[in-house]
Amino acid sequence: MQIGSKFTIGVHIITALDYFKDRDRVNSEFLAGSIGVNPVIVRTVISELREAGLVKTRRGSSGAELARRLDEITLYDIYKAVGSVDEAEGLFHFHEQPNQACPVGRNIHRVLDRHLLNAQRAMEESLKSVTLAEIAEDTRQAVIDAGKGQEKEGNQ
Amino acid sequence: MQIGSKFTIGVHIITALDYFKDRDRVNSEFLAGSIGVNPVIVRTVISELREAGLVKTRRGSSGAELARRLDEITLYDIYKAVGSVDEAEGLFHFHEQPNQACPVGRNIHRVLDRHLLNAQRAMEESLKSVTLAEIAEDTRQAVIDAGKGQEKEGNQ
DNA sequence: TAAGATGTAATGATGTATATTACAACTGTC
DNA sequence: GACAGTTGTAATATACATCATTACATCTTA
Repeated sequence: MQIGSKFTIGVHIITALDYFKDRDRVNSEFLAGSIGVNPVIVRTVISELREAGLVKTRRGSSGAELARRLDEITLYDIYKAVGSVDEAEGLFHFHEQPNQACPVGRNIHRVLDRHLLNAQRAMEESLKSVTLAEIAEDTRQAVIDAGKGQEKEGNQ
Repeated sequence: MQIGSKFTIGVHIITALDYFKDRDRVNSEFLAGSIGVNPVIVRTVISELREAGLVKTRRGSSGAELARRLDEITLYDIYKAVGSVDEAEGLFHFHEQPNQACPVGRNIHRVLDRHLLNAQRAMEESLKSVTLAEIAEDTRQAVIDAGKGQEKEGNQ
């Protein structure tokens, strides 16, 4: 079981929107080329990022732009925006029909839920501690470390 | 996306093995009745718990028994035993083909992985902090709180 | 008005979770 | 030792989620 790739795609999008902000035509086609997925997937994720107030887009008008500063966006914001984990269901899927006539079956759900929620919250708090400013900075540094700063100009 | 129910089924099994340890014939059929799933699912999970050294079983011989004290079993042990999250893949699925010709695509994986691993570890550490002794005690207490201690005798 | 982009619905392919059937291997009892 | 009951496990089917892709209406800019 894994959390779907829409989450890392969302991070990739935000990072690229910042990295390539001085270029024009950073549209879904361009982003899809960088990410390696279908442009429709990119548009879907961007829609979710827009609904969460993280990016701004306009129908017909090419390209998206950031709606917040990178240091005001955390990994958790993106995780939430793309719906990585269903709000109502939670991270852990509980078996659905424990026997209510059994003392264990009747109580295990309630007893366990608190701990499962704590575990999920711990993961989410960790995501909250990382801003996209850090991701963007680390990415720039990685480009510099590879001694290839001039490649900043394109993605082909 | 959710972590599969084999995890909560595993917790249910261990809890029930303790709760009903004085009864005979706590076999996969009995457990399946308490959990509300097919007996084959129970046998599969028990096999994984056995391989992890948490329970003991014998082919042909009815019933399983605990191989460790409950205070020496954590939720994490069960989570690991049933393979809730693939060891190699991790909790977060990364998009698989970021463009290596793009400075963002070439570096985003490495930059992000550290943080994703931290988030997963935070969740797992939380699971490590809870022992099955607590779960068993809370379950017993819940039965008592409902004023139905005498129902401890069965699951039908 | 034309060209190009976004937003989104619809459909299909693929993979994973769970249920179920079937049966060989094994144990304890008569 | 034969038998009844159980475990261990493979094989298959169904349901559901993910991701890819096509299609097209809506919108913007030149």
